[in-house]
Amino acid sequence: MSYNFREIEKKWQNKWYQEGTFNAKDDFTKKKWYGLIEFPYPSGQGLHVGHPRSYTALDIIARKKRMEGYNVLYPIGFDAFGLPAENYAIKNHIHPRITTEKNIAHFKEQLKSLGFSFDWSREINTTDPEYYKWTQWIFIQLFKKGLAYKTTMPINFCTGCKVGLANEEVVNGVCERCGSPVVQKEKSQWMLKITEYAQRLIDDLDDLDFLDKIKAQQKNWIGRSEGAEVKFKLDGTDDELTVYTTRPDTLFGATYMVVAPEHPFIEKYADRITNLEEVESYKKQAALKSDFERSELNKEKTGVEIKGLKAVNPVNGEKIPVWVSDYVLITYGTGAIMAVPAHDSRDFAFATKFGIPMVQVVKSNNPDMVCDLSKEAFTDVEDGILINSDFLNGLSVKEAKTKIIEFLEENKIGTKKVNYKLRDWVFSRQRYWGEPIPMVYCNECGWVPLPEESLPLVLPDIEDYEPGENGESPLSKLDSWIHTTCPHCGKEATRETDTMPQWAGSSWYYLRYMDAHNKNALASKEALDYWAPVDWYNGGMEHTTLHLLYSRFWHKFLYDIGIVPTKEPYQKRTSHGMILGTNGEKMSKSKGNVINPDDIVEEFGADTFRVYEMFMGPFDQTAPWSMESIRGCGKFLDRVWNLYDMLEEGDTYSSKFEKMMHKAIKKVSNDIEEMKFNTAVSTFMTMVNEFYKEKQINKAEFKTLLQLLNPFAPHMTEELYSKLSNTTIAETPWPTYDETKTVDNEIEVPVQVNGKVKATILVSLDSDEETVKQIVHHNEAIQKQLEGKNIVKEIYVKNKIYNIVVK
RNA sequence: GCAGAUGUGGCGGAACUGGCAGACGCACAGGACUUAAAAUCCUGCGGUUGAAUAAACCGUGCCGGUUCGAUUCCGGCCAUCUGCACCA
Repeated sequence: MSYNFREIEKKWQNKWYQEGTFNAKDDFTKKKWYGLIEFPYPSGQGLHVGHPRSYTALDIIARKKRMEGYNVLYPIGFDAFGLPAENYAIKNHIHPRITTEKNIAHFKEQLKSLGFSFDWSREINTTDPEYYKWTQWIFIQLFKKGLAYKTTMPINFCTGCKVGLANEEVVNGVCERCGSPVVQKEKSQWMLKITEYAQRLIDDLDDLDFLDKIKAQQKNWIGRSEGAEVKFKLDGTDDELTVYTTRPDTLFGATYMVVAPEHPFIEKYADRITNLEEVESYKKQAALKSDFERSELNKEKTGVEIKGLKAVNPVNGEKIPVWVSDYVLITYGTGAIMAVPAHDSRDFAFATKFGIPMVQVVKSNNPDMVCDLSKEAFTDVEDGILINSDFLNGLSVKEAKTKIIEFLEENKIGTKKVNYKLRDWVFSRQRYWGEPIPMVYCNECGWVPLPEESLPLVLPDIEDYEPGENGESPLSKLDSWIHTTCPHCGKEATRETDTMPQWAGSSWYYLRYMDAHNKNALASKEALDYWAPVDWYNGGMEHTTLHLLYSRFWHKFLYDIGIVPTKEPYQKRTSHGMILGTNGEKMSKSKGNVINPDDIVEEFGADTFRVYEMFMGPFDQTAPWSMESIRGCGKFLDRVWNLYDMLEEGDTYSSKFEKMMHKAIKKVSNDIEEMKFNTAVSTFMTMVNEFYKEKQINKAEFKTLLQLLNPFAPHMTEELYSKLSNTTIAETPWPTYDETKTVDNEIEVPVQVNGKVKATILVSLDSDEETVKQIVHHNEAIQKQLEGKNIVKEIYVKNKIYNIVVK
């Protein structure tokens, strides 16, 4: 009887999804397990073979957890706002809602064809007003707490999408999504104060079970540094130029200052600047470049001295020149730096080019290390000793830092300061297909949020999706949208026309799953108390800095205002490796190496697809697709199917296989928890090979095999199990093992002579050294090796190895 | 440039905490079945020397170290991939 996967897979999928077999229960007394995968953006291309890698992995864990008696929540939804649908609308004049609906329908069909045990009753869609009502509600809470503010600042402006982008969305100087060049543009933007949470976002990582590399990446992104803020008097004014430095110890070596082209002092002291024209023209040039271009390494430094302005070094009273250069960014620190060319390589390059003097203030403690300022800056901190620095002379860099900060604080010319690379989150998008920002501007009252009862503020239908003038949102062209009344004073007011970024909806979606249809709250308190936090969240490494950080920030905020019961949204975070094309390169349309999941399911079936994706390599590493290998997985499943014909009666494991069964249960159980799916699959293969080799298998053994294999290949295993039992595997408890039965009584111990294996001997478990020594010395092969040699040493590691060192 | 990851047969990969390197799969070769092919089943399969299922030597990116013993630990290189980009 051959295996008809098309028929059988459909049969079980219909049963599961019609009966809601895998839906989470509302019984809040049971132990719970909440597994989460990153919900997909429903793109027009449909599912990618990369999606099922993550989904299958957590599906396996979810299925196992259910069998272990947990009330499992394994939900799915769609992150459906976003640019592709909008760009498609601009091109084809089809409403993004229509495209999105169509794409979601396609995705659902594809996902269901793979047999994932998602709880479809809780499906969410970020573009559903009933969903984004709460996204808007959260924004209003942020605004009320002062964490959402409007500001005008130079932002990355995508010349293609005509929208402002967060720095995080700029990749290699071009727009992450459309690839157009990004330029700097002044724009009024809604910002979210994620920087207020920077320290907590670092500290709270300690209690989380995130992969170390994920923690490291988050920490690096937040980029905490310790240093000082120092005030330099602007000569002849009452103003001070404040800088941030991580090397306050080198203050005596500061020979000039640099301000960012956008620094307000340029405008403020324009009348003092004698070469204003030159400065202004430099400013203009800099504005054409993105942050990325401006900060590109190995780039020739550019800059202009601001003539007419001098700063005073507060520790020695020296008047030093002020320059403007685009290597200083207005968005980091204070937008101005003190330059110490002798001890900073960027300052060094700049000073060398423009002939600015350098003063060495640190020398190496190591006499062999000579500092040659004609070649490079001396940046070594570890064994540096201060020189030419008055009261700091002779101190180590570390001591000098402490001392100078004390001095600065005593004299009120500076303070100790912690700085973060992390910047506030630019939250406005001049786009149509996003959540409307529920704010109204009133000339009397300023920015006023909509009353919460009036939410959702529904995105209006429009016909023309092109961005407005100067990159404004398409909504800005809709008079009926703009004109409204102030919720506060009732006078005429205008509506915000920007929408939220795609990150908004995905920053809290895991909460909505807990109580997806709640009309009165984003989720009920009971549901939140029971389900939070997410026990296990798996996703791509590409989201570890953006999405993961944003959603941790929102969650912490919701915790602070008493909405959620936990400090953190996700207890555990793992990541999967990318699937590459058969040529080992990233799959992309242009390279023509895209594998379509539908074709794979059609040819091999869902179970084979799932098993292959788990078998192809270590879960967290990239792996190339192979059509030959997937065939091997299909062959394996056929062998499982055909075992049915060999089946003998038996309620308990036969003595021949008992040990193997217990070992396999242990191995597979552990491997699933550790996401070592590839070795779990190889364990199944080894088992099946064993049954074939012995031409024997009984019902007890077969049932266990099916149970263990069920999370990987749920359709075939349920079908086979249904021939043996009235219950389905999903209802059976996960197999257990007896530790004592996983241990061999007799073990093979390799015997080495000078570290090379010359024989293996069979000894009973835990044999003592004397017993083993006797056996070793009676072994012919070993005796031969020892002939005419002196034994220097013998080493026995119990149950592991016996090594003889001879001369 | 910085950070992280990775480097093992023809290929994907396995190896617990330092203890038989190459599990499992693919590809390949041979055999059984078949009129034949496919499918299936069985066997072999790191390299060199060798008639050999005898034996020896080499072998986990490279060089060195620690150790009775290193894919694993340490030091120094090299290569590839990913991320970040003058972060003051």
